[in-house]
Amino acid sequence: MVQYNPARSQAYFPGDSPAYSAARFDASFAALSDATRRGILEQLGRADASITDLAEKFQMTLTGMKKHVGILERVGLVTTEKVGRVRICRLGESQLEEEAAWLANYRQLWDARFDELDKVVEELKLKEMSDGHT
Amino acid sequence: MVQYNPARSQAYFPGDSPAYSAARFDASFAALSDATRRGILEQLGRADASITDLAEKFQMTLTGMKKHVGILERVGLVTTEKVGRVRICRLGESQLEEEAAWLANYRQLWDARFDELDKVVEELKLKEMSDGHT
DNA sequence: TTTATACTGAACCACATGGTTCAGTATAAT
DNA sequence: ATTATACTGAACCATGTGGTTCAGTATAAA
Repeated sequence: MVQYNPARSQAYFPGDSPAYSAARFDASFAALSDATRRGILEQLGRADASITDLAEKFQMTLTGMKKHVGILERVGLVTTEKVGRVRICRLGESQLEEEAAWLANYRQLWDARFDELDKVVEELKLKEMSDGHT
Repeated sequence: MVQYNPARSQAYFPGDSPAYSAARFDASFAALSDATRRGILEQLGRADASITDLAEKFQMTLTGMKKHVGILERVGLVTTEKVGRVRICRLGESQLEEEAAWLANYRQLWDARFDELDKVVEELKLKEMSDGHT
């Protein structure tokens, strides 16, 4: 979905390093936006699994599961290896570091924003005290 | 998208509290999976804005922007208030705490999983030393 | 009172998504 | 050599998504 090109030299979020690509975030947040896929990650956190294993666990056709694994694989959350006729799925190298960093950054920004609002409210209160009810 | 009901009493992720609803995560990760929407959050972190402001900044119709704001609003990332004929958008109450917690939890799980693998490799190395090349 | 502004909702569009079935291919087991 | 297993790919389907236009409504400005 990429787009968002607001003709600013600045990046997609305050503090963004060049490594933060919008497309990457689009894809990894989208990958996480499905409960089945989050479940697959959980499962692979416990033990490696074949497509068949996963398809059974999540009550889905092999083809359907293969697609989910493909999506997770494309964003690096899962890696697979074909051994004989079975494809082994394991957790991939992505620890979601940048996504976690983005979230942390957002929460910081959120705090800053609301501290600022608090200050304004504070000032209004002071003003009111000195103005009105003397 | 809800679904994922693998007939287990356990929740959607190890350590999930009842507060973690799959639907909620589906929606908030999906909301974050669009670069424009992440940009809107950034913008509102700097200052409140009207639909018109945002639509201009992101070169989009009012209707289009309204939809994005609606999506962010539904997951609590944005709140809006209509003042006269303009709708003011601000950051909402969601600081993405649970989403951040999920990510942190995943990374922990990931670490545990790979520590375990390291141990296996370690054992194999020891075994090989005592077995083969004596 | 007229006119401009700011939004809103319905309807449409192309394309993505999450799933399926069906027809294969490759590998393992008998 | 035959049969069963495990996947794979193409094609289809219903629904969702990100965007648009068009036709309003409500409010503010002149």
